[in-house]
Amino acid sequence: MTAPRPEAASPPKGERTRQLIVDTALELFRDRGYEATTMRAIATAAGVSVGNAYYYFPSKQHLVQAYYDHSQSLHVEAARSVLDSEPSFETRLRGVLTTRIDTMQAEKAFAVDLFRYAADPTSPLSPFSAESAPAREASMALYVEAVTGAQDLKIPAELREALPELLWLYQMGVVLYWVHDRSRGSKNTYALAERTVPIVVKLVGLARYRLLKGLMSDLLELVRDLRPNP
Amino acid sequence: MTAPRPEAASPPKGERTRQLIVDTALELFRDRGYEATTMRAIATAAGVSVGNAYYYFPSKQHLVQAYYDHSQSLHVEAARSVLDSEPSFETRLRGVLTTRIDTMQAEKAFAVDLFRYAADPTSPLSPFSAESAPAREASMALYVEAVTGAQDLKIPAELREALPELLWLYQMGVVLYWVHDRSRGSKNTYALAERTVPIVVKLVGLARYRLLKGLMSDLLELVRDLRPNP
DNA sequence: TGTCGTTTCTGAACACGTTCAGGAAATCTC
DNA sequence: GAGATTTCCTGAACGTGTTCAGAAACGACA
Repeated sequence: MTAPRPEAASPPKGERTRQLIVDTALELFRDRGYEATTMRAIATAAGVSVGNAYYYFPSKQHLVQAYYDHSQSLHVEAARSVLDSEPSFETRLRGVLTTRIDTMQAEKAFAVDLFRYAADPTSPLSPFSAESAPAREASMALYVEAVTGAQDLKIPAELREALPELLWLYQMGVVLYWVHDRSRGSKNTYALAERTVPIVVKLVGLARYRLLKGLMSDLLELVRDLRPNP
Repeated sequence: MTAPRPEAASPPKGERTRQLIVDTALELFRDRGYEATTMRAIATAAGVSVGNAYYYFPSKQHLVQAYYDHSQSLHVEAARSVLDSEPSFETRLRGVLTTRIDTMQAEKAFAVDLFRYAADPTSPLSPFSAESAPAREASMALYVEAVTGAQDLKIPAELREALPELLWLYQMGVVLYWVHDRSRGSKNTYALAERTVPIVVKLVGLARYRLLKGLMSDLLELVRDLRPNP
């Protein structure tokens, strides 16, 4: 009899188990929601013990970091086509924003379920936490690109520099609305995006006029001073 | 033998027990934090059974609604002196906003602990939930008063009508920052309030000029259309 | 092959929020 | 007052996320 042997060139045992657990977990999460999926159910479905899941993941919450990363990469991919082809700032901004909603809308129940943890300032899942700095940077990078690649954007240098972060915050606001939005297909959120984007673009365009220039400078100085760091 | 009788003119039995439970709970919450306080500990400290606590309160979360109300009334009281004496819109707005921070700052650890539930859209503690409609109305009422009592506010009628709600949302943003603010005594949040209030006031003042009038109308129409109701 | 050390895995046990069948006490009705 | 009804209260039990003492599998070296 030949001894049972691992597949040729397969990843090490531990890594396979880890993947098995996280894949099973995400499948159940999507199927039944986060709360309704128990650690025991995940372990059973994956054919391992609960303790084994905790050997690889410190908590149930840590299991969803994988979903975060997945969702984030979906957004990057969806926004890519817009950013690669559209020259107008307004179109680019609308594109990045609506694709963000698109990619989350597909699994809204799950995302909303998760939101409670994202909103907890002490949770590693908070978008402001140190742990999610990579995801945050990646998300902001889309707005950096939306700004730098826009060919019709004539704005002061200091605004140009701060704009991506402000737009990212704007996105956070829209997502916050989306989480509470119970309208069919979240159509209210789409309407919010469609209708605030032109306002934002106009406001940005007006920033160089005397009437608003002072206000804008104050605002930018404020953002610089009150970043979460200190 | 005379039968045991209730105190003269005392509240009905049920109401007394209810108060006993909620008072005990708040004391323990403040002492040990929300998470660390168990329902069993509350029941034991109050000298009742766990089931009894659940007879009066559907969940542990509902027990903190009392804290909400208390904090809210503290805010109303603190803002009262400003609203009763100050005629300038900017001073009134600053007063309402900073007293909101003041009253929460006293028990920041507890408030932050609670915030995770407040941020959960499905929780009764969410400021947007039906259960907290009374607290929300009371909170907004302060901004209604800040606007209607201001003697130096010359703005279009449609803005005047929507302004309190917008200012309330503005307050929510400041509170969101406060929750994440780790600076000593939350001084960054106070700085945020001090420095954004003049910007907001100026922006409101500019709303009647042609350059911004169109933008403002769009924005107000948007708010009317996308209220959480439908 | 046999023994040691590490990695991987097990499942009973813990404390938690919550539920519920039913008992005790108060209140009402006649 | 006696019985009926409503209000108030009990504590064991359930399912949850998480922990932990130890068992099993594996790899390296003799």
